[in-house]
Amino acid sequence: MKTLTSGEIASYCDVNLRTVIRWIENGKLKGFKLPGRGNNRVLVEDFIEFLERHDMPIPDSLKGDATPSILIVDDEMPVAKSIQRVARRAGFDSYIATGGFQAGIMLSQHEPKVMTLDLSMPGMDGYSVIDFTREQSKYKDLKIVVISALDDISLERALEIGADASLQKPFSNHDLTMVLEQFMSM
Amino acid sequence: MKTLTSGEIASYCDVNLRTVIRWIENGKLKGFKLPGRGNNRVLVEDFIEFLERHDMPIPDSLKGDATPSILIVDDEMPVAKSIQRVARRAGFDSYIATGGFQAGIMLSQHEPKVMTLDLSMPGMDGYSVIDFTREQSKYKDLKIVVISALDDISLERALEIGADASLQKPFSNHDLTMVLEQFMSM
DNA sequence: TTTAATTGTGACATTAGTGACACTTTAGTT
DNA sequence: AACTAAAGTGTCACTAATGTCACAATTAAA
Repeated sequence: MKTLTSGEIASYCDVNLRTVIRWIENGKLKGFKLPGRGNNRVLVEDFIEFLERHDMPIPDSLKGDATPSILIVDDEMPVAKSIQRVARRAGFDSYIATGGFQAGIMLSQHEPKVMTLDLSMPGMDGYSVIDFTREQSKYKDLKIVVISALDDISLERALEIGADASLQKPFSNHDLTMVLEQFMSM
Repeated sequence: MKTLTSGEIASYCDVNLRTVIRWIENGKLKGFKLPGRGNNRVLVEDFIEFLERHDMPIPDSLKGDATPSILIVDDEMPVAKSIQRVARRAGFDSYIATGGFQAGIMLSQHEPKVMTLDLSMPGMDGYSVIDFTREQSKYKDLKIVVISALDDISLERALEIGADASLQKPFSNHDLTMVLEQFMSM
């Protein structure tokens, strides 16, 4: 039940915030008010219905909500494939990146909901990946699942700097499934 | 998803607002209407397509939705900075990425016109970066300038798999300027 | 907590859509 | 050349939607 603020709708429609509020007041756009000062919220589905009703283009970022995906970052293809199998069995779409550069591009292009990250990829500092991602407000909702053969201390450090979960290699399919299902349903 | 009003298009085309509205009504120019009184909005991409279809000049302010930029990929910050200085002196905006992951994200986000790439970054295979980039039609116009301390053979191999130019470290500011100016003006 | 960013509001300034009509251009006809 | 018709475009006044601005209240972030 995701909602949008009046400001977000304003920027989606490339229209002034004032105008969005007037749309809602007129009943042209269905929404509701928060108890506080009456800030407006609109259900994504109502907004999409509104856009369709007026033949307005629907932003990709809203369409994408339909099929949230997982980005698997691991340089060892067999491992990546096995993660992908688990993901598929749980009903999720996924993409594999075997290098940092690919991972960056795919993250930006597919905007996945979850990224699994091998901390110990040769020549790539997993920590700095987490760091850099967390700095970007664009990816504040991205869930990062660290998967690594490193010790507990390393995994904990990853959690400290912004990872959302960690799994030690070798991981059980069950644990991975649990984590994925939890994050993908948020 | 930037849009234009009928008035903005009118002034771009140096035409009366009335006429723009008629274009939209006739279907000559694709657009949509706001819910209120039916004010017209046109996606920038649709407008550009319209201009091209009629061999009309495209205003600079619409071309790249920003000034074309350069992405500098180098793990050594001093080197990166010195490249950036050269770029700035030649009048170009630039961004620095010190890792593959950052490079991928920045490439995707900023869509630079030129990317300078250090081939010998630790733990990152420059060749696979070139390879992967060239596979994506999205970046077919991106110019890749390889900068490396490696030997001639390595540089030639980079050119073979898709780089557009190469410079051996240490490079002269003059040579770099020449290359950047050439590619940025294309 | 403190601080920064977002949001709602009212009054007012701008801009856009509409219809009717005049003007210009073009093409075809005599 | 001269005339005509048709199609496209510009003009004008009017109305309504949208944008702007400053300010206060709220919410989110640090």
